[in-house]
Amino acid sequence: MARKRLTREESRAQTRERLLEAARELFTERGVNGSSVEQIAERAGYTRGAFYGNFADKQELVAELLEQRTRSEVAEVSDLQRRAESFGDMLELLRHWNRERDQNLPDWMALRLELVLHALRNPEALPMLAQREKLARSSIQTAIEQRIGEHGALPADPALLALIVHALEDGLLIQRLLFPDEIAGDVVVDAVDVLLRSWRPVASDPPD
Amino acid sequence: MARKRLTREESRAQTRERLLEAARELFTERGVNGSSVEQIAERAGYTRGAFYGNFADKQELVAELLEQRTRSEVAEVSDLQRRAESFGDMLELLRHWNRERDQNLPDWMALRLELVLHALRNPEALPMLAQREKLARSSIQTAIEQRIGEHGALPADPALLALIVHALEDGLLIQRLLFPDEIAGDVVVDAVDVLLRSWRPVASDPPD
DNA sequence: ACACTTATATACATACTCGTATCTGGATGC
DNA sequence: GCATCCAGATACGAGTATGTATATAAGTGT
Repeated sequence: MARKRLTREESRAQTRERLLEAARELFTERGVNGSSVEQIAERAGYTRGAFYGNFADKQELVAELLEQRTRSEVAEVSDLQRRAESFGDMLELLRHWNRERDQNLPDWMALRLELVLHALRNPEALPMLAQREKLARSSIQTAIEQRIGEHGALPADPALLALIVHALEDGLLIQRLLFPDEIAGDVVVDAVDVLLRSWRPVASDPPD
Repeated sequence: MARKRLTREESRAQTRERLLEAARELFTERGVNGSSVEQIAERAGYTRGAFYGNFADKQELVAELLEQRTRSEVAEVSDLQRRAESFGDMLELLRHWNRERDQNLPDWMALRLELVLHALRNPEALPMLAQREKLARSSIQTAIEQRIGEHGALPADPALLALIVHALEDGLLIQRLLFPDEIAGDVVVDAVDVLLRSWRPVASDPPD
């Protein structure tokens, strides 16, 4: 095991990253307000000194966490959108992606809700969150218009339909959190499937 | 202003209620973890002594808050279900009810999310929350089956359809929180309307 | 009106949290 | 190999939170 010797910059970056990771875990377990700076530093394997060397305060770390997460999710959505060629493709990719996330659903969702609440109380963080939502929504809307709308009339404004599909995800995941056994891991995809089918004009059903 | 002289029991109950109300406000504003026992007592117009005389600790108060809220929401859902005679009725009642809640949507929703997170981290509180969800879902399912299903085939298992409608509420409200201007106050009802219309078999459209 | 009960306030001990200021040892450059 | 630098540890002070133990004032029964 030839462990590379880190430069200062690298080492500093590593510390920062470890602190962020520790914060992610703790925020998930105990919430943002329930986690102290000391606990974060300790879980990352440092003391508070390291923390304050890297962040002005907890707020700043939360902001960075939100930014990181937004970035990675925006990337995921873009990727999904880019790779889906057919309508069936999209559902398949979505299913696959959901399966992976389902492994750590409580963690993923708890952190999401924490961040939503944080944004509610710190409006300056709102645009960051909004970015992800808007992209996802518009991406869904495009898909709806292209895959379904072109075959006939939609049952409502495509913007509303997209909003429905997008919002459904949060709602279903919350329900799945509350009833892990009762609700299948694939609900989200199944539900989207049902919706899109029911909106597809009966007229021309392409062979797929 | 003839202020009635309270008996001990009444006075005690009043204190308890005031503490709960203060906690509700503070939890909404700053979260459960962000509110100290002292702040709660102070906002209610007491000191910590009164608090610890009425509750063992904050956890116990949260439990009671959750219970109160569950009770009142279960009552509301039951009421809605009981009063809605026709399908149009239900949408109308729902619209009215949503309008009222929309006045304090951020507060209402923030507290709901706080409680969901609390239940996630304190599984013993989970059944309490689950109660409300189940009732709402089954109530929706009944409505779907009666108002729509009897006229023909549904596009999917009514349980799934009900779950979709129910889950949609949380999801849409979260989106509305994040985009208060962009998303109309009536989204929830509008969305439900769209869904139910799109699921209604085209065959026989009763005059209503 | 008296004793007694109890809801709430006050006082106290303990622990936690934050942010800063200072120290130190290993990395870096000459 | 010596001087410098800086990431992170340690030490500190002020503030805050929790829970308990005790005091007090108001309510209650006789």
